Amino acid sequence: MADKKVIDTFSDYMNDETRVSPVERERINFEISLIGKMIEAREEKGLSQRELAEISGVKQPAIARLESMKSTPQIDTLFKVLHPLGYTIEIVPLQRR
Amino acid sequence: MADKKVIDTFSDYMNDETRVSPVERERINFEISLIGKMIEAREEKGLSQRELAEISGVKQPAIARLESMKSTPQIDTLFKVLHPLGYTIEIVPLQRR
DNA sequence: ACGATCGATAACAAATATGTTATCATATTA
DNA sequence: TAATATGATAACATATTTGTTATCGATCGT
Repeated sequence: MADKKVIDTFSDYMNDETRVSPVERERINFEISLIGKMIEAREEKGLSQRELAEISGVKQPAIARLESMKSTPQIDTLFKVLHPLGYTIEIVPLQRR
Repeated sequence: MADKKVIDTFSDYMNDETRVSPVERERINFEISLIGKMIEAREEKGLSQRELAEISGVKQPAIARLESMKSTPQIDTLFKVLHPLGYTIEIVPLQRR
């Protein structure tokens, strides 16, 4: 029988439709983009999670869960956290990617 | 004493920072854009809420609550509903508006 | 060594979204 | 008229996020 592939890259995993549906892929890519921009912007502004919590109204444990992908946030939480970091969210057609 | 303004337009309301914070404004604008695109795309594809529910995996009452702004969705719900309608979500800098 | 701050996380309560099931009034159409 | 499909919504159960409080190990600077 054919060898079972045991280890592959993250890209291979993400592009395997038998394991990651297109919708999941969209969401995961979004979350990766989110986390990257969040952490980068927060640190570039010299803010700790506790300081961002104070400014945004979202508590530090929730921010930590966000940044470590431990939750699927609600959009109001996203707006609260992203706004003081200079970001917002937009709806765009799929083909623009 | 000065007259109290009782009735004003939606624009006036949205631009009054004593009543709507910048963050709330961002979220409300997003929701309005979301609902518009959702309903338009769904009807343009000739889908009922029940059919979209079947395709997306999000149940019809949840879709109805979304379209009538009765909930603050989680982002995975948004992706599930938007993907079959040809949309996705992106994080963009605030100044791009 | 000490104190302060950091992000991560545990445990539990509270809030909210979503699922489930059913029904309603309305519109459409045979 | 009768049958059907629609979106909205009620009521309740379930799932998940977020808040709350506290603590942990790690890191940095004194």
